[in-house]
Amino acid sequence: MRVHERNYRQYCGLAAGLDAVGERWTLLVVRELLLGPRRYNELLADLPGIGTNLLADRLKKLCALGVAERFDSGAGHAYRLGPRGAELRPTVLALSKWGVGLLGEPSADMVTRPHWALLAVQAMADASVLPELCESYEFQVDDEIFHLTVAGGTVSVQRGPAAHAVLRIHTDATTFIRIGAGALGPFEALATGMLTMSGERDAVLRCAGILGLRDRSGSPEAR
Amino acid sequence: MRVHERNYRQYCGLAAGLDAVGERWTLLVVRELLLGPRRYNELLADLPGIGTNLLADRLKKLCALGVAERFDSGAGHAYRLGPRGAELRPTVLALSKWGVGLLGEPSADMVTRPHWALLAVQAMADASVLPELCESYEFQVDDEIFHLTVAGGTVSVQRGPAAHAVLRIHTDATTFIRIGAGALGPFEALATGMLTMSGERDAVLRCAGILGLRDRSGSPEAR
DNA sequence: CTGCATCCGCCTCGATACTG
DNA sequence: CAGTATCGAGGCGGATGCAG
Repeated sequence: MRVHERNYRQYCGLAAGLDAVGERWTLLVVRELLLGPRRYNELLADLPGIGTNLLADRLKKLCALGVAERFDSGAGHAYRLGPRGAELRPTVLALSKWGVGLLGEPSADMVTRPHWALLAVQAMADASVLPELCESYEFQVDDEIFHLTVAGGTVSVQRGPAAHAVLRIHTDATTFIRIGAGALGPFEALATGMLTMSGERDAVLRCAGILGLRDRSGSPEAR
Repeated sequence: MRVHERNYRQYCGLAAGLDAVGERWTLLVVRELLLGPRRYNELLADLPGIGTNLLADRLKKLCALGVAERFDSGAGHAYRLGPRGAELRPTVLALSKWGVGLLGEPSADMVTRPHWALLAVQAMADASVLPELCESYEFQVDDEIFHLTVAGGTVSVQRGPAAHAVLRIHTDATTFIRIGAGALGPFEALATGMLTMSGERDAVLRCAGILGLRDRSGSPEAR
């Protein structure tokens, strides 16, 4: 393991935060754990290119910080978010929301995981635009099912199907992120069949409003 | 310059954000620019250890992304935040707020800058705890003067003196961050003279409330 | 078979020297 | 003042090996 850890030596919250989770891959590990417990090999599979020693080092440091913690899970053990890890959610969501604007069209060598859409929805959703609204939308992205509930100007996103969804949306992970990235308009995706839905017709407008989505009027901006 | 930029190759907002500003020193450069325009040598002075080539590389990349931009400033040129840079403020504040909890007592080899306190206040301030409040507080941290204005459940932090402050606070940068880090109670700092203030006596309680500060009742936790 | 540790080549980083 | 050039050290990425 490292003997002389590299740190900024600045008495500042941001520098301390970066010393803790600013190294390469670290926040991506946190992202995975934000979406539920994960085994070591599952993390390896969803973080292609990380290298086994790096993942072990990062997990060790995250556990030492209280961001993550190891626990027994039947066969072997797994990792889940620790107390300090949950408090990283606003940071991860803020950077996700900012970074999605930099995504153009996906290139062939990029990987996508359906559960990342769960994070994307949390980052995009803002219920304050429709404070009076109170309803649920269900998403199926590849084989991942989750739902978004709006109530009293706040949103919550959870895994699994919704009890009473006014709208059910079905698409694949790449299409989903493309819409979030603005590379594809939501109604264009609907028209071309890349996205299908069932439920109340009007609800799609409210759902798009909550997610801050608008169809692009001009030409698609590839990069 | 680098030829083969290292990136995560994930179609995900967080990964894209980290590809852009996740490298070492980058977010600290953004922090400096969030507090106003800076010259190259000023950045070097406030980021000890960065190395001249690294700073040049980071600035070049930030300019290419639209996070920063170069402009003429009388004598020579300087750097300021670009359009994409302002949108990074929530991310920087979120990580600052999280990271400040990891700061213990300052060690001898750590540097502190008074203008970092400006960021710390923005990260800590939450006016929703006192939605009816409408007043200003002025801070002088070393030679840096700024003020916090609360109105209608929102806060704004700006450089310079306040027009009508109900409270004026004077301290040094290290003490200020120690209080934010929880290593020193605000009223303890006041009692020991490390922090002085003038204005309405009651306002200090409201100000501490806005900043989420509470005196520690137990023993100081050094690390 | 999962969960790492070790080893090695390469690229980023950090420091210094140097130039417009 | 504002960077560029250079070079050693170390973090990173990939392959392999080994223990529970």
